[in-house]
Amino acid sequence: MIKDKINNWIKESLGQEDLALVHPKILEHGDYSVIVSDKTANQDFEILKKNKSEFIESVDFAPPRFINLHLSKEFFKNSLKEIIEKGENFGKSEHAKGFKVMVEHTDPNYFKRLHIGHYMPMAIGSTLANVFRWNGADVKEACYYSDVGLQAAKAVWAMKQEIKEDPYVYGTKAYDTDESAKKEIIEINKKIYEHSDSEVDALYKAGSEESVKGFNEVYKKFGINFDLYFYESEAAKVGSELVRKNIGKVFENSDGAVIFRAEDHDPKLHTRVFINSEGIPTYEAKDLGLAQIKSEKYPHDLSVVVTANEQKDYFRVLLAALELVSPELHKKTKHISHGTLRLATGKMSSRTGNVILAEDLIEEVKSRTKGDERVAIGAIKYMILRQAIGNDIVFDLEKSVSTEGDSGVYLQYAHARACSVLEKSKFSPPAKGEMSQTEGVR
RNA sequence: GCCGCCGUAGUUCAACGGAUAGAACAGCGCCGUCCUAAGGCGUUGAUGCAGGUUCAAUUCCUGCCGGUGGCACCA
Repeated sequence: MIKDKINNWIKESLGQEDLALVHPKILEHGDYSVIVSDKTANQDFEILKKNKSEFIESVDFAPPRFINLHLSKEFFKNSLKEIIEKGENFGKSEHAKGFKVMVEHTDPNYFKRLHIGHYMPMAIGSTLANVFRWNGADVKEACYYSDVGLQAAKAVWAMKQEIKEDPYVYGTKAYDTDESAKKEIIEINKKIYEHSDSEVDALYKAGSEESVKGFNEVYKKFGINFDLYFYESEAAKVGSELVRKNIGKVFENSDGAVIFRAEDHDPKLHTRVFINSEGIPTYEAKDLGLAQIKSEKYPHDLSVVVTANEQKDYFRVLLAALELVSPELHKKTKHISHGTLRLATGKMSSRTGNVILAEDLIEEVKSRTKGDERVAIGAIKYMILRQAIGNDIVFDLEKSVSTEGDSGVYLQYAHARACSVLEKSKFSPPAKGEMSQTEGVR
């Protein structure tokens, strides 16, 4: 990178470390500016001016402490040459070669449909993975499925009734309003865990397969490819053992549950239950187990978990526990959280409950972009990726599909138009080493 | 109550502690019409409040105000 070169050049010339090297906002101020001490500014400027390196065109001094560097034309010429030669590979690097990374994201629940909120981890997680890949790392994208739990029981219960609507939504409604249904659902939940009822097992199997099929359709449309899948049911076993092994050391018994008092290690954290008073591992224990399973399935240098902001504090506690249980795993684990996606104009058709389904948003955007799905997907991804990942996003349907302004549609269209202009100009990229002939081409 | 995150033009977003806080859309003014579906140029306009640290603060620290998320058996 040119910045490293400049830094080295400054370090060698001036013998000073850690001088701020910034990119001026104003073009006339040069391509880079070094900020030096006002006491040595004059002599630093003279030294840099004398020691000019081959990639520096000129050096000027903006008192009291800015020394502005203008890069040479040769540098820009070489950059252009590199861009044309490398084509789509421009910008790739090898500096993370051999580095093994796992990026876990999206993590839907069986029996629940993907909704628009899932686009956040999908876009952010897969992009993060792409950035690692682009830098040469060996990357696995992982998805952690919640395959068992009350949501499964609600859906299975509903599947036993003959209904047309979404079983999970129907089951949830019944669970909240109908006492006898609630009892039955709890009963079914047990049966799912114990595999004690063949009818329940069959419905569970059919329903979960249907679920996964639905997930895969959305992943495919959105360009997501998972390499590894993990399941809450497997994490539960490993997690329970891990927690029980560390009772007394990390965890303690309290009111029949096994808890972790994180505030003893960091006053800003709080206590959380890892195994509840019925002996069932909670999400916390499962995540602990998951960390171990991950490292066994794919020994890695870094494990990134992408979740929503609301799990931030939860993860701080979890990571504090992981640090005590397994310092090595803790060092490799990083939690990244994203904001919520909501629609600016809340009106949109929704087939299920009060959430907007993932595929419905694609259809809605598609209907506004002349029916081209690639354009629609690009519009959605761009709306998410254009801003800071921790912040909430107001998804404005109109703006997202606008051919003006900061939108994916605008970018794709501008690119198409640029290609078209090139085509009509009969311009063809020069062969290697012929850059000089293209100078002056607008 | 405690902990975290957020607060920047009318709106949606930018800005490794650095120079004159950038864009986009909307607005206003002038000019124009056929390069896939965007017309061009110009222009108005912002750091929630009060302190502090620093040569330099949107950025770091303290307090306040406003919004939001989390705080034992849910995931």
